[in-house]
Amino acid sequence: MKHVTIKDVARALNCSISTVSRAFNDKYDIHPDTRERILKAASEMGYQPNPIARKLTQQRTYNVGVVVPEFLNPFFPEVIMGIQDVLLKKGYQVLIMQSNENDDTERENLKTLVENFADGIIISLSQESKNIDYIQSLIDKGFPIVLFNRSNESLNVSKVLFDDYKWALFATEHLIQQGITNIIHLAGKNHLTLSKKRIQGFVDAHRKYKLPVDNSKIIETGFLVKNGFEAIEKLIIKKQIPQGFFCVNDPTAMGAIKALKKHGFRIPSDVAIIGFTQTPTSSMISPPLSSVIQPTRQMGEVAAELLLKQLDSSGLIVPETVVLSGSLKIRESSVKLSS
Amino acid sequence: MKHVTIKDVARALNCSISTVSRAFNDKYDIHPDTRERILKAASEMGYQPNPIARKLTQQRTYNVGVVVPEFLNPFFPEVIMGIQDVLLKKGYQVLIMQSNENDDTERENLKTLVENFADGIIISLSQESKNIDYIQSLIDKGFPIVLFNRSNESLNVSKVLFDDYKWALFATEHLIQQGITNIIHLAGKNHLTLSKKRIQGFVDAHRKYKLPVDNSKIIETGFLVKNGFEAIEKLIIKKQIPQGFFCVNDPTAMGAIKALKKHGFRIPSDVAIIGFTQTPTSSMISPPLSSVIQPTRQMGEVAAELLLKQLDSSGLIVPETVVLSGSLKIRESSVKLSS
DNA sequence: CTGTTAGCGCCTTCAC
DNA sequence: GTGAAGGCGCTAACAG
Repeated sequence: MKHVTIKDVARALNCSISTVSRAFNDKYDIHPDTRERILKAASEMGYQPNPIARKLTQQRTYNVGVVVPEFLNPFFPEVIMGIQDVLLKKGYQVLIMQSNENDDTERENLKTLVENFADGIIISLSQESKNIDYIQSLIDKGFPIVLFNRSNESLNVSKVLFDDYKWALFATEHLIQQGITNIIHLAGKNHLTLSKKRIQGFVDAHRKYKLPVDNSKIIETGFLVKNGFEAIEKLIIKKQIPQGFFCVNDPTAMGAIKALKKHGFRIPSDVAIIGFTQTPTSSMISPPLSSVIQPTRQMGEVAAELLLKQLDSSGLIVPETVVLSGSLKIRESSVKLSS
Repeated sequence: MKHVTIKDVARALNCSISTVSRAFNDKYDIHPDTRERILKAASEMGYQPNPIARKLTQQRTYNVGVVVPEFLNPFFPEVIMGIQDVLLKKGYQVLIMQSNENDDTERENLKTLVENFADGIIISLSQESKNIDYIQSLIDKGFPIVLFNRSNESLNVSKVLFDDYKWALFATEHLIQQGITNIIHLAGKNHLTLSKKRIQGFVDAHRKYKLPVDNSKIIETGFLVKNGFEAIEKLIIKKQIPQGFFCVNDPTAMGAIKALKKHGFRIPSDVAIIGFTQTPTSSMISPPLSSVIQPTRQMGEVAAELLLKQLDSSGLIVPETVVLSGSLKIRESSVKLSS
């Protein structure tokens, strides 16, 4: 794998390496003709500036790191596709790392990225959110960071979020409007803004309809199928299955459905269920799952744009938060046939 | 983001930079004491060797590229997790790229990786497989490559494959043993070894039971939900729905189920279905989907091991093919209640 | 065992 | 507009 270097090109054209270098970096004065000549010869020789050497001198890697909690559910992969779409076009490499919902791993990921001189990082926090301080310290040093989806209010950075409050309220309202008054919310970890907002929406929907609601209606669980499954198993032991569930996301809802069906509950006639952040498979399970549609891919695109903004302006930037909106997708799982 | 360099450490300890370098690279002679002293001081100063500079001199990046057709289905993400598990431990960065089942993108991905001096590449071919020659040329140049899952027999490289033939045969046999004689195989693109092997297994299962089988029973389709869906729609128009389907993978099977249910077919009583490469959601759809369980994560681990082998031995290596085995997971979708 | 000296491939100031 | 020279941070002979 012997590569042709800038020297080879210079020698072949009988000019200096700095001239060749200039041809590849618009910003310098160079005669258009010589420039053409060099570019042509270079491409014929198969010359490509060595990105690594370039990075060394420029002190810029054109690598951006993306850290996600997991990518087994299609949500994060889809966001990543959005990120890649815009970043690859701008000549950036996207390094994907997953924290596995584990703070230590998340910390390691971030460190690896920083030590490898990623130019910036796009991250969705792991459930536990114990790295807030570390992340803040990076931000303080001027390291470009953008948060998406899973955020934390104390962090002063650019963020791309979903209007969780609004759509949690709508989703809950949808259940209430069908006469379901006894609803339980399978919520996400409370460290995350996302969880809080969805809880808030859940609560305020009750307020709006003057329905009682307290902490017993809110069960903190995780974002995975098994978390939903386990939460239901516990409720069944305590004989506290309500008429309806509003779940923090689709996997949790699917886990809940699995457990409920296992114990003979009928959905939606016995228990109505609605999820959040529509998953492709949510339409294929039985019964088809109602959910909130989130503009997943767009979330990635916007996150990438926000990062580019920071990357391009070498100065300090005022963090901005972009809030995306969605829509309700009502399917069988939440529609009481009787009412 | 000012980083401390090897010089800073050398100056602080009043020694030469090469001594510091040695302390960080075991392979040289250095007095244990000085080494300790340096390492200690370095960590106190927050010194970390600059990976980029290191890459420049070593002509080795410790980056390996992974190219997959997509990562919306959980299969590839899970393989990637396996790959990362072993590679990250060895100090490698894993660059994930997706070809989107598109050969041009795949080619671009490969080029980007090669130009960025990835030390090696692990790849699962896109459906069309038009880059065989390009990949072969990389291999000929001595570039370390490992193929997994989606391969092509003409490529002379290390591969990690699944025993597609055997399990396709077993899956088909499972249907036959229930008295289902009219089976259609929704197959993958024929360029891929995987597709051919599964077709072969499908055919041989018929031979084994002396059942007729011809090309009309094999429909070339894709690997996505929509491909299965569309294939069924066409069959319905032609009124050629058989008693059973053996699908090239779970997404295709799910698409088929969706289309069949839409048109009023009952599964499994009207049509029995079995998929391939168990997907987590396959147990959650209605009816739960029978499938072939593949050791997904392990596939990634083995692929990484094979690559490491090539990376570590600077000489030429004899390509080796590892074939993994699986198991049948029978659920409702393929069990004829009547028989 | 340790210091000196070349580079790795490129960018960038400084002369001309 | 172009060439020479220094340097990015580190590794790798080569001496001693």
